[in-house]
Amino acid sequence: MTTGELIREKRELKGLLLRDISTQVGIDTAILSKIERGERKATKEQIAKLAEILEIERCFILTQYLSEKILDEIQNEDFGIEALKVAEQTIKYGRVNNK
Amino acid sequence: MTTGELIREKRELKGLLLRDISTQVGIDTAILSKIERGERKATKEQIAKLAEILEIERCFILTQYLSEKILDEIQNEDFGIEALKVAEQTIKYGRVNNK
DNA sequence: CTACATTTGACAATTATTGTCAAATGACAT
DNA sequence: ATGTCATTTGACAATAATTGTCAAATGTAG
Repeated sequence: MTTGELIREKRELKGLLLRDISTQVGIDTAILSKIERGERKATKEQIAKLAEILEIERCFILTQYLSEKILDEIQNEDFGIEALKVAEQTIKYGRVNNK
Repeated sequence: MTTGELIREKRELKGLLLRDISTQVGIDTAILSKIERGERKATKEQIAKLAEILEIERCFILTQYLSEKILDEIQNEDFGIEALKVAEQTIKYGRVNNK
């Protein structure tokens, strides 16, 4: 479940239109449409507003959203997975034996 | 050991000046200086050239470089570590039970 | 067909990244 | 101390990426 899918699901569950939500968020329906379909990334502020409006757990959607940004960063990178591990180790132990 | 530190170490080991390297890379010494001290991020192309010039393992420096970009992305984020884990799981299993 | 919701794409506005330059600082020999 | 060269700093310009607007196209249901 991507961030966009999550948003769309919640919105439809509430029977709301793109227009209803996009107005509250302060953007054009076009952008929200694109966000829901993953054609564009939302900003952090937009995610925060959407979470509130659609009653989605902040923790959950923000984590999902950030992880997508990370995956985006390493996609098409030869050493993406290695880098991910190094990053994690760096956080865990401050600095790590990357060899 | 950050990417910048690695570059500086290798450069000094070879007894080369900022000017020597920056010319080969095609940038100003100011930028290289900043890159080495972590004040600026290098581009992927610059890293590739530096690896060749300074004889640093591509795999190693690119992994280090990318992991720093990831860490940069999640720094100051409340759910950075969680996101990192979700990202890793997503890669491992395609899509994951993030709950 | 009509009415309305959504999607699409061209483009503008804004923001972030990357680069240049010159002056300031540091290191060190004379 | 002065001179010389390497490095650093900061203001600014150029470029690239992101975010937004708008109107027309497409989809959907009555």
